[in-house]
Amino acid sequence: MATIYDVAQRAEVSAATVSRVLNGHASVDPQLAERVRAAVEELGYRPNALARNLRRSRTSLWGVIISDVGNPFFTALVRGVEDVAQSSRYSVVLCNSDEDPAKEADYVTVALAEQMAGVILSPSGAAEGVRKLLDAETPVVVIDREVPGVSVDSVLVDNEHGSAEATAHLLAGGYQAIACITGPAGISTADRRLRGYRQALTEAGRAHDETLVRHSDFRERGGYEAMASLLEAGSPPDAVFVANNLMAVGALECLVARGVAVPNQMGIVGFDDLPWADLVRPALTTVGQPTYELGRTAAQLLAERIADPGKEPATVVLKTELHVRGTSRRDALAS
Amino acid sequence: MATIYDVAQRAEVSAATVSRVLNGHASVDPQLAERVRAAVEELGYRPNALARNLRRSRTSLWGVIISDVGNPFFTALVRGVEDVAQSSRYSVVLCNSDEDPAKEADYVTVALAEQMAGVILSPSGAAEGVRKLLDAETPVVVIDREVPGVSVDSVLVDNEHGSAEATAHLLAGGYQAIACITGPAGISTADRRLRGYRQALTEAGRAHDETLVRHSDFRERGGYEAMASLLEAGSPPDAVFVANNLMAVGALECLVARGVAVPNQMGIVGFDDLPWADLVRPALTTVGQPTYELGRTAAQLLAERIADPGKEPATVVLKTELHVRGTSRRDALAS
DNA sequence: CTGAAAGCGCTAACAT
DNA sequence: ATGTTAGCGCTTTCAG
Repeated sequence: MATIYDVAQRAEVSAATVSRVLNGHASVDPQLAERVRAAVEELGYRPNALARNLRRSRTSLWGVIISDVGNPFFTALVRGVEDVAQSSRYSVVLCNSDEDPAKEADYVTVALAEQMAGVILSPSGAAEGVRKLLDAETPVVVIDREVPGVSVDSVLVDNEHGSAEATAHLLAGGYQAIACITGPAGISTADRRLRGYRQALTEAGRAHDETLVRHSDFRERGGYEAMASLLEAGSPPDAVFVANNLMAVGALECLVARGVAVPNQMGIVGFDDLPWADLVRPALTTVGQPTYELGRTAAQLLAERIADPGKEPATVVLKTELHVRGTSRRDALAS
Repeated sequence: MATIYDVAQRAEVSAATVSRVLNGHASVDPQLAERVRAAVEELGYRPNALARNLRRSRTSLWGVIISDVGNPFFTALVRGVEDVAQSSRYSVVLCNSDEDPAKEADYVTVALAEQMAGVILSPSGAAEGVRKLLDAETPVVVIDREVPGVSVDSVLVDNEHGSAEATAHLLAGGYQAIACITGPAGISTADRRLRGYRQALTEAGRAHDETLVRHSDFRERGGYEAMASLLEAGSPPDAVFVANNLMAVGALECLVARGVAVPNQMGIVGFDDLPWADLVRPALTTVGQPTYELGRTAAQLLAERIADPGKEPATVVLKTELHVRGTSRRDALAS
């Protein structure tokens, strides 16, 4: 591998000049610059990023640590991040913490050790990861999930409102006993979506029946099992609000497997859309999130934070939108 | 940020000893080692990976460059890679080339510049990326798609066989005019799947009707449009083999939108499964791929290549499995 | 405008 | 078993 000195030698200039030409940092005699460029070309020289990074003590990499690559919500979001990153000349490296705080911690360590220019993180529970990044003065933006007690740039959606709207929609549809399958307690999206559900019940003057609440793991399997457990309860619900897309899929699968008719015997609304939701029969009613926008916004915040590390942390809350489809509307003829 | 010298000073040893303790490369007096560990702890010392990387001229990162993060096939595959990587103490960074050779080239450049320990790549067309990596002697494994004329570790599935089986299945179901929607010409999966389709027709003694073949882009939208174009053809098909999952979704959506009854008016088989395929109505018949295994195998090959750079490149071909579901079986009553 | 030289933080000979 | 020392390849003062 050719080094900057090989280039310098060939162009008959100093390494410093080569560096200046390559980085455009200072003005160089056009003739010399031309010689340098020619030498670079001839040698197929590619700067060694490791050396450059060490010297500058930063990289041009953004780490995006998401909690589940298998969830289209997160991959859609990554698209938004990528588009902004690319226009700012950063490369995005994606890390999958798989909802596992230990893996998250590992990737935070990697981000720190590699001195990534910034990190976008959807925390899998503990605040520890964010705090470590903040302590190291690494620009960081939290996405999807809040980290209580930590002052950090954040991009969220209005979870309570979305959930309340979903629940109210089920109530308006005449469903009587509405259950909720939410995520792990302590994860802000899980907690807030549960709260929105409760708010809607309260506002409608309904009692909360805590036997109709399940905490699961935001995964398909977990949603299936939670649904099964609801069906086996003493007095099963006639509708369910499910706090994420994957669990909603699981719940639907469970209902199909048990032969429970949707939406007539059981209404269901999920939080966050599914790809090809239109092909699922009956089509799933969802609380839609602006996934791509979430990613874009987070990336913009990160870019701003990098440009001005001293600025006040901002929290952006984007709106959700209820998409009424087939799983929440009883047929006119049904009881 | 504390450096190795701060630790050395605090533990009253040399930097070399600290390094040895941290890397376990040579034996050190347990007492000293203990002092070092204590100092590390007290200072919250974290080795600077950039310096280490520069010194060792390699990182402990694996780059996985996939052609579409939005495709569950690729994200499932990443899972397999991650599990192996983790057990080998590598971190996985994911890069999304988005089927764009230019982005792929960028990420290859990043991988090279960052001197990643190895790269797993699903090439988006040109052989250029692989070749660059190979030239730089970066361990690389190609996944999903072959790169003709290049000797490189590869993990593939038996595309011809899977496609032929799918097509034969449609023929056996009594479909007469079977179309094919495949990917971009020049991408090995697209070409081979088309070839498998043709083989099956030939073996069944059917003529090839080239007006029933469409090349699209492996995306949902593309599948939709290709299907629309087939429907608008002079003599539309009564079945279609679609060469990937996303395009199959698009094709199905088109059929739903146009009110074409599946499977009675039109049979359809896709290549590669969909998540929650069971919820899609009618359930999509697919050629299933062992996605997780593909990832695992690629990762293992990469680990072996890193361990022994001189070994002969291997090509592993995994088997597909036809999953017959609802979209390829006409009801008994239908004509 | 250009070159010489120092040094980012770490590891691996080499010496003791 | 431990310490001393010399760089890895680059950028960036500082002189000229």
